[in-house]
Amino acid sequence: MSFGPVRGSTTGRPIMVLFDILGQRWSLRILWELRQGPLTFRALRDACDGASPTVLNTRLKALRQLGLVDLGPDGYLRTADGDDLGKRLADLDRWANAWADRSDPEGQQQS
Amino acid sequence: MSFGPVRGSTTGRPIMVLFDILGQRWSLRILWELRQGPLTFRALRDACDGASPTVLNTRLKALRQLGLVDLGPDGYLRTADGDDLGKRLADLDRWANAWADRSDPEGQQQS
DNA sequence: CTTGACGCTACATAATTTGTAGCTAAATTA
DNA sequence: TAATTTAGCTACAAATTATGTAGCGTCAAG
Repeated sequence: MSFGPVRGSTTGRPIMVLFDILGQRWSLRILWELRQGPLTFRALRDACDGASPTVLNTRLKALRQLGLVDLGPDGYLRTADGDDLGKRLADLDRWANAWADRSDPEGQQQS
Repeated sequence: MSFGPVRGSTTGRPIMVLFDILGQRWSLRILWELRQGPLTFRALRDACDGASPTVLNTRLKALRQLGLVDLGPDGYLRTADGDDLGKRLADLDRWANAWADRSDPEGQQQS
């Protein structure tokens, strides 16, 4: 067991650690936006539709502590672990597209 | 394109819809806790370490609208789509365990 | 009837997020 | 060398979101 207990769970199980960080706004998005290489703080901010620097920095700190993101000379980038996790987000992207097609085969909007 | 625009993204791309809902507290957890079959509202509440009924209900509404969760005679359960997505969370669980072992091979705690 | 379990709402308090402004430091340009 | 630009990041009030507790209306069983 590692990382200690987290919000919403007393166990500190790895999946709960992940749910804790990923269940906060912008975490998933940050990992996603770093998929094609490093981005500076400001570029990342722009990529994330102008998320506030406050949260962005808070998330980046957390993601770095968890060893998923690092700050290099060209900006923020995913670590090997972060990249590994990121690949699953790519899968999720493919899944989401198929899901949307299924939910919406003729292009009508859902509320 | 479907589901319309969401928080944090103007495009309404399926992955952004997913990031929007999953990036809110308890969403991932709810999908996770429903992995072994239906749970009543109250059982789900207990499984989620006592998340407030207010958020729980808000999330359940959203997840139902997205066609990921449904309410049946035995309580809340994942739809076929929700189950499909849930399988990826099971992958994530396996990944998270390996990740924790890597980050923490001798059992020391991280902050 | 009363009891208990169900889904769910109300509402005040607390925590999180936003948006904007601006700081310090290092590199670049004039 | 002085001015400008770009970098990461902080401050802080306003707005949004979550928490915790109480309890409502419905229904089925005892």
